[in-house]
Amino acid sequence: MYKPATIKDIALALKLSPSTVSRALRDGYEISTATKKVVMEYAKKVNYQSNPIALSLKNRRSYSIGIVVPKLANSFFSQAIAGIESIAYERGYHTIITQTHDSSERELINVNHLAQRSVDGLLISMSAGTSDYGFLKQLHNDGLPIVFFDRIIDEIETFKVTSDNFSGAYKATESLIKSGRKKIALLSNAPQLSITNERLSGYMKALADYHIPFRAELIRNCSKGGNDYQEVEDAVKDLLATPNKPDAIFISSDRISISCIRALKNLNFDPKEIAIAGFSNSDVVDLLHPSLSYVKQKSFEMGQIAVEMLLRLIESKYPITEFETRVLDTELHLIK
Amino acid sequence: MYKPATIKDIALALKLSPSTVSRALRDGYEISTATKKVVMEYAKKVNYQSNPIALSLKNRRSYSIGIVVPKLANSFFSQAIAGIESIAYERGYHTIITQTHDSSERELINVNHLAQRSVDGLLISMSAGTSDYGFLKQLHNDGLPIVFFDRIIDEIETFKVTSDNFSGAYKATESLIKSGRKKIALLSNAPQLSITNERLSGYMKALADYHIPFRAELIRNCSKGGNDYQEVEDAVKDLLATPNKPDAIFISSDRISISCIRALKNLNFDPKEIAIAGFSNSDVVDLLHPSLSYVKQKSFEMGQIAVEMLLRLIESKYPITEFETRVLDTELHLIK
DNA sequence: ATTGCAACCGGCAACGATTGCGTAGATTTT
DNA sequence: AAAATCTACGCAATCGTTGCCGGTTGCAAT
Repeated sequence: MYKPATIKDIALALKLSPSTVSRALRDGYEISTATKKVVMEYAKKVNYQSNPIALSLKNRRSYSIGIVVPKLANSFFSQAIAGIESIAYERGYHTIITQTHDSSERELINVNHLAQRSVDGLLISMSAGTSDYGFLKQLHNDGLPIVFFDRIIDEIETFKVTSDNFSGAYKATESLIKSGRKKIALLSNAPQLSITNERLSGYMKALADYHIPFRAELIRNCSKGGNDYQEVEDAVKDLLATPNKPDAIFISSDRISISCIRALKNLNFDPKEIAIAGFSNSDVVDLLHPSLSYVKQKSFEMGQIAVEMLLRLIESKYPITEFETRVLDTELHLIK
Repeated sequence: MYKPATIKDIALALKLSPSTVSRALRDGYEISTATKKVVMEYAKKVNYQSNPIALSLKNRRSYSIGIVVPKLANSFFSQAIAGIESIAYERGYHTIITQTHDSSERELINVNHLAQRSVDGLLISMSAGTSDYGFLKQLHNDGLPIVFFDRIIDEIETFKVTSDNFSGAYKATESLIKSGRKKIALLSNAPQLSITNERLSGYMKALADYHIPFRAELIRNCSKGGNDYQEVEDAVKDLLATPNKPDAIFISSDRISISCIRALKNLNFDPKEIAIAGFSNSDVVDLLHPSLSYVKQKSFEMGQIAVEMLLRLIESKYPITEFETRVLDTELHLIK
């Protein structure tokens, strides 16, 4: 059984009381230098480390923050996590990472687990399937600091950070138009998500600005968000079978972009016949074939900003009532 | 301040003692059904959930397991984690995921953090930079259950699971030979890693079996393991500038495979001139260009097996002294 | 009427660390 | 010499939960 040394062990060994040992280790003013020296040395000898569990129980602080994302395999999220960690470690916090696989049940379980493990705060990007935010509202009302990033929600008032999805979608759609395409389809993510609607708006605005009629039959929702390849392939096949079929597709999600490329390849479509542009933070997107222009989000920065907001909430002495929603711009990468 | 209901709160409200409430909630035999009912109902009303921190402190069990991997952005690891979670959740355990970015300092910090947060056990795939295993030996000797996966080490006796890297490398090299290549270079990972050497051996054996002379000047180590693109590009450039230059490259690591493809593209090499094959678990490897044949590891299964081994260690009543090292076979995917 | 025995519930201690308060003994002050 | 001050430490409570021991009923058997 794993059993590290405790303060009691030290106290017993040195014939002191636990209180004295504790104060000596924390360099308390009321302890003689002689005693301090003895305690410090013995502590180092037995490799004493304070038990964070006991401290959490007593102080209701754990110096750890919980991260909840839909999928680690999604580059955007693993990059954002790297950004979070870069700041968190610097400020003395640990991170506990969990993924939901876009399931709201798993999300509920993970969030509760983190809250009860007494993380000091929560960074969360919502799952596609979640429509009931009651559990989050509850925790937030009970005083748990929460910051939303990327997939944010309106229902809870707190700090949030996301991308300028509207302008990202606009730019991508515009690039397709400028390359001479006029029949531009939209392959979209789960409609519950904030980002889905913002990207849809950007797409529609671009069409409108360039006087291209909006055609509802060129819109396809992949409610499983690219986690299910078949759903995407069916959508693509379906799109390309419509009368007056599209000559371009704008894809409003990372995973769906990849699946769409695979579908076009599997269906043996000529890359020249159909142009594609989509959101993606994959680090190999420039090596994919067929290639696509892509909108890249500032994932790392978003993670950094999110955790800074969270630490502001956590470390604030007085309740914060003024919140901010940061919106980061996106980068369009044109291929060809 | 976030403050959920406790047993004491319930006891106070119902004018019972904490012990009674505790037993009622756990359906103890010595509590009347009437009391149980009252307690259960009130508990549900105030949304009581037992405090895992307090339980961890008391029971020295947390029903959570720590995961330490080099990089979440590496598909192999995110897949393995998915495998781990699939079993862990089923068995009532939570997972705490941390990444080291192949830094041994971060590894040390993360492992200690997990050990002290009293995880019940540890699943670890070693960082490229680590050569001193003292901290792990210490924890292992103190009784912390540890299982190694993928990047295993010899220095600690416990359960381990890894891939048949020798045969994977053999098959990949053989495929290059069979496609007519004779001057096959090797782009290799950090030499401290177990998998690096096994893959090197497989490569050499294939050369020997097909009577192709081994040429030391065709071997390049990327000790930063593909985390540094420039290192890989330099190695590739260097390889292709050697006299009697290679007509194929076998790449013995996931991230380096990607970087190598990018390097070949950036250096404008004709894909027909130089064939490549490498280890990769990327889910988009079939869409990459230039394309490569790839060896895929059973990452998900490896995660599942690792966590099953760990749970065996954790839940065993008596110390286990007979250990096993599972070796999973690999799949070769040929691209033409 | 006394004993036995369930059934039912409460008090205390402990897990590890911290902290307000108390105090013994030494030193200084008046 | 008596009182005040200071130094250096111990005691006990706390965080939430549970194991162990004890105690109080009510009821049946003797």
